[in-house]
Amino acid sequence: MKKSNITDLAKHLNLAPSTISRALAGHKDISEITKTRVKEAADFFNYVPNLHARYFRKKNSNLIALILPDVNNFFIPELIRGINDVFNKTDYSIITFFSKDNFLIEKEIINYCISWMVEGVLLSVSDETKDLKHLDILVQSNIPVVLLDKVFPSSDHSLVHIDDSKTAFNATNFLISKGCKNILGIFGKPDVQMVQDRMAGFKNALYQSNLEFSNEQNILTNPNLENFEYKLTSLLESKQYDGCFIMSDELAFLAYPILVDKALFPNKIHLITISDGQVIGALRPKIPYIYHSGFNIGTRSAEVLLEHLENKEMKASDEVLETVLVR
Amino acid sequence: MKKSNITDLAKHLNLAPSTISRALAGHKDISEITKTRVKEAADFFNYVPNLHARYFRKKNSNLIALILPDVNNFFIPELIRGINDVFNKTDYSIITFFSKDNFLIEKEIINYCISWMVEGVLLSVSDETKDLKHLDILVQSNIPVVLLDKVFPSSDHSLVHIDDSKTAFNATNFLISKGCKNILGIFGKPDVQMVQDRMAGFKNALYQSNLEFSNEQNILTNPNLENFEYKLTSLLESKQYDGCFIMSDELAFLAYPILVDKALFPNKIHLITISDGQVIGALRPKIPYIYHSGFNIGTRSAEVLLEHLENKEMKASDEVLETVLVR
DNA sequence: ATGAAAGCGCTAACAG
DNA sequence: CTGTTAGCGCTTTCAT
Repeated sequence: MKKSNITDLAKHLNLAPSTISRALAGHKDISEITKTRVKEAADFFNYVPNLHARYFRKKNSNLIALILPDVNNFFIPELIRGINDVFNKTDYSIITFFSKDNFLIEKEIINYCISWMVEGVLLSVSDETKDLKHLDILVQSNIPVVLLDKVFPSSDHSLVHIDDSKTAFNATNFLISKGCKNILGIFGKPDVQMVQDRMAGFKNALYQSNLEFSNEQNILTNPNLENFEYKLTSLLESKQYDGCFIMSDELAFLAYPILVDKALFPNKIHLITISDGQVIGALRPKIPYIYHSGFNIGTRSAEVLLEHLENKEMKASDEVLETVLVR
Repeated sequence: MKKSNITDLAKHLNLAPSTISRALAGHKDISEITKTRVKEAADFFNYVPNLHARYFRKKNSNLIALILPDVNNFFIPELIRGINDVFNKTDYSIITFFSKDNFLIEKEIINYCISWMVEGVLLSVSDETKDLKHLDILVQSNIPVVLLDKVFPSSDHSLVHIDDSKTAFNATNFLISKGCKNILGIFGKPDVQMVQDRMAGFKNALYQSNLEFSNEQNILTNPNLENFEYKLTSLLESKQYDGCFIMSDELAFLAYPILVDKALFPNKIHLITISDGQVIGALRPKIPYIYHSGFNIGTRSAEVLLEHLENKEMKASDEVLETVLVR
């Protein structure tokens, strides 16, 4: 079945293509009667606009690019839900890309965004990303970018994130307030900015309470799935920890069963994690956590991007969302 | 900074636009020397193709539509990961839509797909969808559709799913094999096809083992977040269940803390669920589950769609993935 | 091996 | 209120 286009409708109704276009767009100086006729014909002939033609001509795209390192089962789904909640109320569609935490892929995706004429970019940078130079091309093309969650200081791009250092600091102090003296911190890849920030907050809390600290004894970093159990088990057997700060949901879900199986949690060791709270709340016994909402990060970053789209002159903002202890 | 296009490059190099186009596309009857010159110039002038112009002209889009009811923290992220794993190796981009389990929205999205000239559709139907008539327009436009996970029998569209009835049957039999005599089944909305299928499998297993059954005593359906705890608690207090089949991860994560808090699990009641295994594996004590992999459903459906794209004449297939008990 | 020319479907001046 | 016209950037046929 051949698809009908504006020209077809124009011929059927003895009108000019431009009139059809304007009628369908609800342009105000087309008579109501014509609008009705055109819309009925469009319905009858199953007319659907060709968006490539439209956006090609109009030099826009109604597309927002969402660039994420990957999908997980915790924070990212909530983030996606928040972003969609905001953009579903608009005409924008979302085109999603995954960098697989690979900087070169991230860079390619950025170019792809230009090719798609996306109107805005929501970016959570890859673990490998060390600066934001690869975003210059977006700035030059006047495409607003909002960095979310994993961010770098920037005067060119708006940021929506939490205070990672402070959040980790508060989490660690929760353990200290419980009387913990030997606290283990479990972190991700140590060369990632966010990990360094959270680690700094963790160390700072220990330092301020005059607690002993050594990298070997108090920090477990960059555990990959294969040797995580081994490394954590070794550490737990080497020393009697009474507290454990876990940087994220992923790591918490790796550590939790080990700590329970070794009968350490909940009786011998206090836990705390930074979590988006979606699934961790079902664990029994409960793990206290600092609530870091993917949904809120998502909605706020989407809203900030919308503001940039509505006002191209708006300058970059830096929004730091609050986190709160849940126990 | 003005973006350069093929015409600009043509002028700079004293070549025709068509030559530039062919050189960039690696067309074989352009000399190597010209190709090199063109590519260097493209690099130098930061040329990026205008995909709307290209796809408008070529009447395709390199877009795949992924239509999902919603995001959750269990099955859907794995599904997305699987789909992206497959399409990342191709030139296709994925444009994601969420129907919010609303049939009318799903229908609108389908039309939107036509407007975007998407080349294929991956669809997990909404809870409200009762038939597939709204997909006729895709068939007429010769756009292949793969239905995933939540499917309806169809000769027009390929299906990738599990045998819901059989899976629930096997799960229930696992409980029976543990000696359970009073088994509670927890299900989603009873008007949804998949729920009915899983319920049929559940009932059938009870029936074949001559176990007592009543809708009021053995089935909890359509629990929404507000009154789930109340309804489940009432049921658990009305009767001494020794087994509980839970239809999905979402429901398992709602029921689990209640069953643990009431000291029923793991000592007084056996559990089983159908799960994609991603986060449920961290629960202690463990819940046995029938592994229903979102990742596999995702990769298989993406592969099937790719086959349809490569061979437009291919007829619809029905792929039923196996499920396996994990304990 | 390269060029000339047409046209995809749509919208936005401009004209009346 | 409606029509005429041009052209967005690209690819492809046809010609050389």
